[in-house]
Amino acid sequence: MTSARMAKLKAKGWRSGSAAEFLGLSPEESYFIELKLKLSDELKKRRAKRNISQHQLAQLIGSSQSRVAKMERGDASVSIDLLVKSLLAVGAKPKDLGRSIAA
Amino acid sequence: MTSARMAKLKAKGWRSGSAAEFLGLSPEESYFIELKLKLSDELKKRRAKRNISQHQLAQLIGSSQSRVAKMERGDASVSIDLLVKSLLAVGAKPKDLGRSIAA
DNA sequence: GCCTCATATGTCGGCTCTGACATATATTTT
DNA sequence: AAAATATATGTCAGAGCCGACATATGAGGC
Repeated sequence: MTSARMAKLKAKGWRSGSAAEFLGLSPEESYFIELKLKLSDELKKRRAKRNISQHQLAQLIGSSQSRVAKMERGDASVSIDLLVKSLLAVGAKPKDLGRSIAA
Repeated sequence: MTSARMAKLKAKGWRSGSAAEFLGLSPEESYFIELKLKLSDELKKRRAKRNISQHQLAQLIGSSQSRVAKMERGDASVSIDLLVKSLLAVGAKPKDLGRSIAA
């Protein structure tokens, strides 16, 4: 997690709940965001591999292009549940997700 | 994932969206449930290690005993987000979660 | 049996996330 | 450089999850 990336996220609506850290994020909050970003990166990779548009991916998983865009950008309004469901829908297996997260 | 366990979950409110499988669950739905159960098992393990009650854990993570019970039983009303936040709150690191999921 | 503590189940008002839509901004193609 | 396509951003009503509470069931000692 680079500081630049954190700043970008913070500016996009991520909020702190604690104090004395770089951007006001507790370690747990940082880990949580880090984890979501790993999943969103994995989703981007898998879509790139398939050479399909966000719109096509959206249809595939029963969502909309705008939500896919938010997923891939790590928007604060996107849940881990949705990321996981989307990844499973594009063929990722639990082990793949585990590896992505542990990496 | 044993069939008995799946049946138990199904009976507790899990709903299918697809067809031709053992309990009407698509592979993706099965993977999703499997994944949640891995996280809930990890949470149970970590609470057991600390020798604290559900009530105490609830206070620790800012929730209630009933929700902790639901988390640990894999209730359908519990999100992965909440499970992950709870695990991080009791000291799990992203790598720990990755390992739990990949296992 | 009763009492105590732990876990499970059901319900509910409030809050968050969701898909959908509109629209803006890149990026590619012609 | 205009048209076409892809991605990003903002908003909203409805769906789903949240903590909290009440209550039930279980496990243990007395």
